[in-house]
Amino acid sequence: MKRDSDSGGERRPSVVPTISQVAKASGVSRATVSRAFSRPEMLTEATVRRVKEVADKLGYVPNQVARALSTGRHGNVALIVSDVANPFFPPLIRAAQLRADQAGLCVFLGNSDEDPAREELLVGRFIGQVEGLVLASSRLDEEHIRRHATRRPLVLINRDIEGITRVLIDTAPGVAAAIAHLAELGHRHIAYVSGPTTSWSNQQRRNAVRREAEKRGLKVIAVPARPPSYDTGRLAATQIVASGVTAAIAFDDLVAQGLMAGLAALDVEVPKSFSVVGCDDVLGETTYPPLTTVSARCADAGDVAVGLLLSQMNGGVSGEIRHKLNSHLVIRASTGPAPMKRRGR
Amino acid sequence: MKRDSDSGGERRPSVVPTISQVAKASGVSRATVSRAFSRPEMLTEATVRRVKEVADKLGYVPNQVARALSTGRHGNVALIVSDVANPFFPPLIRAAQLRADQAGLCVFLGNSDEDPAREELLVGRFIGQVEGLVLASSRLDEEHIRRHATRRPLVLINRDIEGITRVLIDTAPGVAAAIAHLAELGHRHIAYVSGPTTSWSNQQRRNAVRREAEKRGLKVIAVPARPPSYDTGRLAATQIVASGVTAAIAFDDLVAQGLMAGLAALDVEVPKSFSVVGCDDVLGETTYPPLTTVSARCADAGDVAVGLLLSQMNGGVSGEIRHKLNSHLVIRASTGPAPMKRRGR
DNA sequence: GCTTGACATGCAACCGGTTGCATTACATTC
DNA sequence: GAATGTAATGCAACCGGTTGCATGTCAAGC
Repeated sequence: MKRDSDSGGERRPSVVPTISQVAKASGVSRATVSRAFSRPEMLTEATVRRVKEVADKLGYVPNQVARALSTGRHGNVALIVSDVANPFFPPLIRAAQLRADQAGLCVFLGNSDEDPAREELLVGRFIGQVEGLVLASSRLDEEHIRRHATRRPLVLINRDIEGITRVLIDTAPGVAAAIAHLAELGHRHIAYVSGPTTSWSNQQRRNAVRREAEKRGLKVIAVPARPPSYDTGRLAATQIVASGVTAAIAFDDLVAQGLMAGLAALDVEVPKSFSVVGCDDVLGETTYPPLTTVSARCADAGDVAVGLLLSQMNGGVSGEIRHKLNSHLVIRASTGPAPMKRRGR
Repeated sequence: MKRDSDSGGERRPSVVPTISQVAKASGVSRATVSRAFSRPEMLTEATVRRVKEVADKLGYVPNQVARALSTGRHGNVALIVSDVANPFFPPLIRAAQLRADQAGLCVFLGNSDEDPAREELLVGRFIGQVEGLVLASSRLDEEHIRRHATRRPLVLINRDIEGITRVLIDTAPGVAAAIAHLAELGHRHIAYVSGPTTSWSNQQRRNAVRREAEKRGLKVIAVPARPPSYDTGRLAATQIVASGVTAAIAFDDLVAQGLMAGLAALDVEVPKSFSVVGCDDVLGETTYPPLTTVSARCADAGDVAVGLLLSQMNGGVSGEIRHKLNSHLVIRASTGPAPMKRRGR
């Protein structure tokens, strides 16, 4: 093998210097150069200074890959999400990155597209070169996840598997508040616009809706919006209006926004003749009308997940961790009193 | 060094098998195992089958890091963006990923937060373990970018540096159409709500606005929204209304959306008494009123950039590449005739 | 039946670092 | 001044693959 002797023939010193070259140039052994970078406290100050000077002049930077091979520490983590383009994820990704960054780690990002096979493929590609992984809204089955967890530290977001560290955005309290809010406004018949069946969040929200509605004597129907998106939310509008309900709670904000667009197209006014509640609070006040939604600080989930991963990587695994993040209802302008004409069927 | 002898003490064969173990178990040399995976055509079909069977049983997967060390091919690329949470980027990231995925590459994602120093740090961390990088909306100065480009194949998005492969979303035609559109509607005095000064896109848009406005005899003022976001857009509303203009073109959709919110708060109706045009078309029809905007298929930029990177990595560098992506105006409902009372000052 | 060549496989060096252990140099103590 | 201890550095093996070259095998060709 012969590498970049001069790939193109224009760059002169384009060859990246190695530890041996620095060693020769500064008259010490390779071990000393290595130590000058990774454990300087073992060396004389003078030696460290001298080596680093030479290294600087040569433009030497320790090769991460070589280092990873011999130490087993790669300095990388992987984050896999189900859909980068869903507004729920960007803030989460950003927060996760920030946290990883502070720890000097690089992050691989994977996009599973809601497809378990694709997710499995990504894990396979990442796992050999990372020290840990975060799976957000994983669509993998439990067995696979458990297997990966034996190979590397692994943290789940919004997936509840016993024995595996996980951070869960607990939207139940927010959803309960939403139901209470709607009940107070006089709604007696509502719809839950549901997301992916394999989604833990969806199951959790759907159950919370059922439970709270029952407690208050409301009737609930479920209408699917799959995969969850603006478009599927919009398309669900017809069915929802036809069902005679006066309010809907959507799986997430995107679906809620789509639903509002669909309602507008059917000349149903929000909140005058229909109320809509979202979930996640990632669209803030940017919808029209501003969306009443269950707020769950999703950025925190990314931050916490990486934090837990770090502590797990550093061996500080103190038993099972199931970190819950709270939620609450934010009332804006997409909910209002139930329309009279519809009341009582 | 002694690794994962049994981290936890529950999993038995949790040690990841190496090429040597597979070699021993299947009675061939390490070289043969290596070839069974990387160059099977050199071996007998029977040998390949046998080796792979054993490997499967043992759960062997070639170690990417070790492979990278000896071949120099890492199978990774890096994508650095200025702000993951800006809706312009997620579709771009998604498309870039998809393309990289098809080529079997893993992608590192970096978030520079609009900060050159941070961006430089990220490049430094990535460059040793990737075969190429894509810098989207880079805030690095030209010198740094050139230096990195000598070390690795590098593709820029929305940054125009001679001699470096770049893909540019050319919003000038769309902006020109927007100005024409506004002029036809009777607007004579408009504002450009500008983004980051170091942004190539911003310079390009600002210039296009100036040029076209001049051509049609419109007056233009510039109002900053920095960094570009919903909030800075909203805050710019007051100043814009006070200036007496009847329409505004915003640096991007997010700023436009914020501006509309700010106008609503001031009881200025869009489009009745004020017209707003966005840029990027990443919010689609999800704003209220649906936003008239300069559409630029930003996802394509990600796809094309990775495509160019791939061909550059494979040595097919055929001179300088400056790939332009077109744009056009999408007229929705945030623009309308100039209000009478304001006409002529 | 021996030469020739093609093909399959093995040997061993190498990629660029890290690290346990040995060695050396130097200061301290008696 | 020799013995002892300690701190700084070097030696060489190792991480887990890849690959140029040598070797071995077998069939075709003369």
